[in-house]
Amino acid sequence: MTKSLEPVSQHQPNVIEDRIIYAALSGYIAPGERLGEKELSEIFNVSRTLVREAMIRLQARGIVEVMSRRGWFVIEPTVEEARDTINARRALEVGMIATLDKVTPEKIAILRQHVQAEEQALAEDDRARRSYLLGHFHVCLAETIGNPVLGSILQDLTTRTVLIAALYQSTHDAHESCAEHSQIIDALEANDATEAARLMDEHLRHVEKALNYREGASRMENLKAALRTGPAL
Amino acid sequence: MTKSLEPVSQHQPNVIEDRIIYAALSGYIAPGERLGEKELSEIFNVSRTLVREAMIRLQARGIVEVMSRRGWFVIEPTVEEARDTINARRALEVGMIATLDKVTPEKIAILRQHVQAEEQALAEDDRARRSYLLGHFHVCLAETIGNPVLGSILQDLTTRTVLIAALYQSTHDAHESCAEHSQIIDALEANDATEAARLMDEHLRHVEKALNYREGASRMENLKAALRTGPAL
DNA sequence: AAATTATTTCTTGCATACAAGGAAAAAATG
DNA sequence: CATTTTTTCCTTGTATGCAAGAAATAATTT
Repeated sequence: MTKSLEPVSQHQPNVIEDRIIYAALSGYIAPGERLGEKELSEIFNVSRTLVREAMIRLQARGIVEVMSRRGWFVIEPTVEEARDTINARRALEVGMIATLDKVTPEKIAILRQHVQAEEQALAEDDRARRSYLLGHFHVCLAETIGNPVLGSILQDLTTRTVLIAALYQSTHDAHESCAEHSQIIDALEANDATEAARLMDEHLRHVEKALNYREGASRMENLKAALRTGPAL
Repeated sequence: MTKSLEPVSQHQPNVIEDRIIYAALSGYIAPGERLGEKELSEIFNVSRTLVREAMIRLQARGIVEVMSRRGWFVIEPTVEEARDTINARRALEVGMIATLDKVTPEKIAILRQHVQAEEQALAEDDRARRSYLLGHFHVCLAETIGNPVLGSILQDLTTRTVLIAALYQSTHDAHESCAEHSQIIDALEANDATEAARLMDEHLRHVEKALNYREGASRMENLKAALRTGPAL
C-alpha cells in the first residue's frame, strides 16, 4: 500500500483490528511479523493512539503480543500453546454441535453456500481466499447454528489456528478440509448431532495432526536450525 | 476507598482489570455501574491513559461497554445476550468434559479443595466470597482438566454470567450449586465423562432457569416498572 | 583487526492538553 | 409557574510531547 487510507474514526471503531484479522486469515500476515505503531498509523492515517488501542484489543484477543519498547508482533505460539488452542476449539465446537437443537433448512443453506465458495476458491486456486474461507467456515458455523458469543470466541480461536498452521507449516490438504466441512453439514442436515460432533472432532484432529511440530517453532528456532551447520565445501 | 493505591505500572499490567473482575465476581460491582476514567485513575493513582487501556481490554473481553462521551459501564446484557452467554458456556463446558482424557487424582484433589472452600464460605455466610468461589469453580475446572486457553475464555464467560445473575435476580440456591459442583467431580473421579457432561449440562440449565428474565432487564426497566403506578393513598 | 565502549536512532510507555459532545444547571421566555 | 433556550460543566476522544530503554551504528581502545 503506497497511499494512506481514509482516517478511521469512532464510527468504524474496529477497522484496524478487522483488517489485521482478515489479513492473518488470508495469509497476508505471518506469525512473528512486526506491526509498528507508527507504520500502522501512517497506513490508516490516524495517530498512534488509535493504533495502540487497536493493538491492545488484539492483544486481549490473543492475536498479537507486545515486547516492551521493541514493538508489537503477531503471535508465534509455542507447541504447547498451539495444542491448547486447538484442544479448546475441539471442546467448543464439538460441544456446540452436541448441545444443539434442530438445524433449520435455511441454516443448512447458508452453510452449503459457504462450502460452495470454498470450492470455488479451490477451483480458482485463490490461495488467500481459500485460507480465509476455510478458517471462516468455523466462525460461520458458530454464528449460524450457535450464537454471536460463540461466533466471536471462534473468530479469535480460528485466527490463532490459521497463524499456528502457518508457523508449523501445516500439510493439511485444502480439498480434504473442504470435503470434511461438507460432511459435517450432511450430518447436521440429517439431524444426526452425534455423527456431526464426531466428524468435527475428527476434522480438528486432522488439522492438528497435519502440523509439523518439529520445525518452525519460531523464527528464532528456524534460524537456529538453518545455521546448525556450514556449507559442504 | 479514601486513599489512592500504589501506582500501577508495567510490572503489573493487568491489576486494574483483575480487580474489576474480582469485584464483579464478588458482587461488589453491579451491572450498569459506571466506571469513570478519572475516578479510577484517582483510585489506582495512575493517569487516565492506563485506566483507559484497561477499560479497552475489559471491553474486548465483554465485561464493560462504552457510551460515547458518557462513560464506561459494566455490561447489562439483554435477555438474548444472557441466553447466548449461558448457551456458549454450556457448549464449552460440556464439550470440555466430553473431549477429555483421564483426570488424575491430583486434579481431583484440587477440585475437591475448591468445593471445600465453597462450603466454608457457605457456612460462614460470606456472600462475597461465596459468589466469587461459585463462579470461579468453573474457571478452576477449565484450568485443571482443560488448559489455559479454556481457562481464560471461561473466566470471561463466568464473569458475565455472574453479572447476568445479578441483573436478573437469580434465585439459584448457593447450596444447590455447590452440591452440583461436588457431583460433577464425583463423576469425573469415576472417569464417567458422559455422566459428568450430563451433570454439567444440567447444572448450567439450572443456572439459567433460576434467572428471572421478566424483571430487572436493566436499570431503566427496573425504574420503569417501579414507576408504573403511584402510591395507594 | 577484534573487542569494547560510546553514541545515535528508533520504538514503545505514559502523561497531558485540548477538542467534541452530552448532561445538567441556569436563565430567559411565554 | 411551566417550558424552552442558553450556558456551564463534565466526560470521553484523539493527538502530541517527552521519557525510558532497546538495538544498531560509530568510535575508541587494545
